[in-house]
Amino acid sequence: MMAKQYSYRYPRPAITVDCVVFGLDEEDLKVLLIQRGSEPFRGDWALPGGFVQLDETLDDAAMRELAEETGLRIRFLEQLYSFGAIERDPRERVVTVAYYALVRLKEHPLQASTDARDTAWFSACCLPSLAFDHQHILQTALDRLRSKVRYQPIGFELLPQQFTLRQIQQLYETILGRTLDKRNFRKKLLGMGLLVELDQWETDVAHRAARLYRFDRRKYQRLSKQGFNFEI
Amino acid sequence: MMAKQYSYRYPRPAITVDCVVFGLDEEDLKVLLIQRGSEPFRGDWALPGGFVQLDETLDDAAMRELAEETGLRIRFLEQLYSFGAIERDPRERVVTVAYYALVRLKEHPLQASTDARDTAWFSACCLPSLAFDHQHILQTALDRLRSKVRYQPIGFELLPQQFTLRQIQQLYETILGRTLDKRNFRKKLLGMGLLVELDQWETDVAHRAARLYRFDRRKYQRLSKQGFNFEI
DNA sequence: CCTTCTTAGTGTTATATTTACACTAAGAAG
DNA sequence: CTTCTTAGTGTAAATATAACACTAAGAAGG
Repeated sequence: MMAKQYSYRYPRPAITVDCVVFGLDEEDLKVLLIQRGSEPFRGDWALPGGFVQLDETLDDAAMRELAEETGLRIRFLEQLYSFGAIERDPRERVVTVAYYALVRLKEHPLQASTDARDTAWFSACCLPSLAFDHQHILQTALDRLRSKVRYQPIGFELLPQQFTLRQIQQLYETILGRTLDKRNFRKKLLGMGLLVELDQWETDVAHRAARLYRFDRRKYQRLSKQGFNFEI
Repeated sequence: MMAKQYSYRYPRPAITVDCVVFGLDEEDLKVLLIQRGSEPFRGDWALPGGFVQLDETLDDAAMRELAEETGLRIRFLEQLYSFGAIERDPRERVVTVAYYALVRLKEHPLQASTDARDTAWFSACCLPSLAFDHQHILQTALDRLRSKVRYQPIGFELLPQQFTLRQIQQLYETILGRTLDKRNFRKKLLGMGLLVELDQWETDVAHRAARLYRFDRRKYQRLSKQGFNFEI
């Protein structure tokens, strides 16, 4: 069967989406990478991504690629930036619309290699060399995450639904790269009234168990409309 | 002569850039629009923009389109967001990478119709109905401008190089949509040490003339690297 | 049962920042 | 010389931030 060809009067770049998927474990901020199975950059690690179809929006394309390549359930997906350097793909001109996503690492098996390619979580601090301009995209995503986490409550997307105050503080310390004062942090976070105190405590710890909380998304959305600004 | 055709194995969207150009006069925040000369949306007002060529980056494409369609000297150009709704262009699938630009309105003739199409400045508050999804793009740009102006010194790109404290305050009041206290505003702005006090005063005013200042970009960049954060 | 170890949980004080607020001075116009 | 308009200036109260240390709980191990 003859492959259909699509012809245009003027040449046009291809459009892809690429996703920076962040997760968080006890130690580190992690990024999900996929090992390339074909040229160019065969064997190198790269961001999950692929071509945008004609019948899907950019957001849909990003979600589809994430589902296909990682099988992850995404809590948060947001457009990051579009990258259009001329030689960013050695094969042909490709413009990519980059996204970044936040997932709850604990809720997912560490390895989910859905289509024979290797996928793995890497610490954001010690990444392998990446294909294309993916290092640059990843750096942009890290910068965005670090600035956004301070004035939007997106950090909760990285935590289990129920979490301790220590976990959320460690999250901020990890992402912002500095230590925070425990009492001031708790005062500020609890003072916003966005955490619901649960009658549950963490388990399996060799010390006093901490109380669990959950983030009250509804209340945040309500307050947000009234001009409330989240800020850490 | 036969027009060359470009063929691809898979269909691909076209890629355009569109620019929201902001200017500021005494009264209002203004946006530059171009009246469309051809279908679709013939006669409607639209953002300046056009197709991305294979041999130019996205930024270059935005600058080229601005030069071609408006002839403006751009002080500030930044990528805004990429819009990829499937039906946003009735002719075919078009993904657009939107930019926003800031210009010094005073330094430009009010009308600069370089290629027979009408261009005009509209008050951001009372816009005509726009072609495509340009209303949506423009709203996104307004939101971005309003949030960015508070923590980056981009407002100065909209003012003459030498300006009075009243002008910069009015700029913030216009963009943020609320009044600011004169003394507190001056204290804060001068306290940052980023304004150079000139031995010049405004002219042609029917009242006491105000001192002129200029923004010290160099100093800002230096401080910025050392962790200084601009904030109004 | 007792000791040890680790983290949970909690207030106060000093400092810095933000807000609210009103008058005199300068200069142009008539 | 009067009027009109904007320039230019300081203080005090309220609020937010930053610094800082101990007791309590509970598991582990002897």
